[in-house]
Amino acid sequence: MTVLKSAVANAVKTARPARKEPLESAVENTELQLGELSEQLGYSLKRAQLKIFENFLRCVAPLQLTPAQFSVLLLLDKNPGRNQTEIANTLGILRPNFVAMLDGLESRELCARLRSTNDRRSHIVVLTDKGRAVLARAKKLVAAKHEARLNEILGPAKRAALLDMLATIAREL
Amino acid sequence: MTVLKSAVANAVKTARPARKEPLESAVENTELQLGELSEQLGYSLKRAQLKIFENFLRCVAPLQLTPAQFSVLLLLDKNPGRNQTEIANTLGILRPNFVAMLDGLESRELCARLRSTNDRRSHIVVLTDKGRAVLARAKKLVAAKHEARLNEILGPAKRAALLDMLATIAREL
DNA sequence: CGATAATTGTTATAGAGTATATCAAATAGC
DNA sequence: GCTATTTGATATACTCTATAACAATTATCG
Repeated sequence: MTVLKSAVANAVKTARPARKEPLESAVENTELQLGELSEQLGYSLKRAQLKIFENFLRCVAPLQLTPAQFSVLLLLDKNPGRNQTEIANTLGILRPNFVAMLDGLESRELCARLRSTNDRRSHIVVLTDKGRAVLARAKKLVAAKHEARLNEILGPAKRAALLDMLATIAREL
Repeated sequence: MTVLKSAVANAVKTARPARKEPLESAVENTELQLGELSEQLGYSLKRAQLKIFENFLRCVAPLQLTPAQFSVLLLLDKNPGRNQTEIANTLGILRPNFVAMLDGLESRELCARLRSTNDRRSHIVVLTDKGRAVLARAKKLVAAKHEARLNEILGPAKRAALLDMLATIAREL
């Protein structure tokens, strides 16, 4: 492997010393430098998104709702009378994948499929009373714990600016 | 299913009319209202992140590098002499999963594992010359196409503010 | 009106990414 | 020297995303 020759030479010289240094020096040598990586919007977005979803799951743990499920319930509440395809498309979920999602929510009696009277191929997806109640509780948890924490970290103005920028990216890119 | 009684009554009244309306009216009735969903930072983040990754893949398609692979190469370049665990931890990738990632990059001769002289359990992961060349090309594509597009959409000031906020979230949440 | 194309929900399957458990070899700590 | 911990690897499972195909239904067009 000739491609390794210069790599070998470099690695021998720069290999990080074994962990026998004083603690202070070890701290310095432990953290990797992100360098240009921290300027990559995609990377920063991904890391932030993961953190936010983790926080969501923790805050809403009593209700055992994922972000995606919460989104579905919100959308059903705001847009009564819509079929599966419409809900799925709006959320960027593919139709086959939305079936299982809906199965899960329906099995918990949070929503239901009703055969449409206008088009017998499709289902109108409706929130049940239980679903409405769970959604209300979820909204409270999200507002009081999840979004409040983000507001605390960023402040209202920055949070609003962030939302605006993200919407712009999603729309224009 | 008693939970459905009120849901049935509501659905019958509000079911979206079949697609027999004039076109103008149909346009109005097609778009779902996001309502509170658009105020959810997590949702907006996820949608933006997906868009950005799609754009990245398109811009860097000639080099067939995923965002994660690009991140690895950047980190290897910036932090010579580090082992697998360190690289993986920094990127939030679990050790077992990093093995396959590295297999892929190594099979393309973009990097190599060198058994460490300080600790024979571990590999120092090094960029090859080929890897360095591919990284340079990727950086150019990313700068000229991917990040430039984002800069175009947001402007430099907003882009910088966005990066800052995302870093804050990732650090504090 | 009939034939064809398109749509809706579903099933099956595959791929990518993430998480956990386990292991052998090596190292660290006492 | 013994035990605990670490490193990379393997195996496996789960979650999310994507594609193909199908039956039933609806839309379109001549």
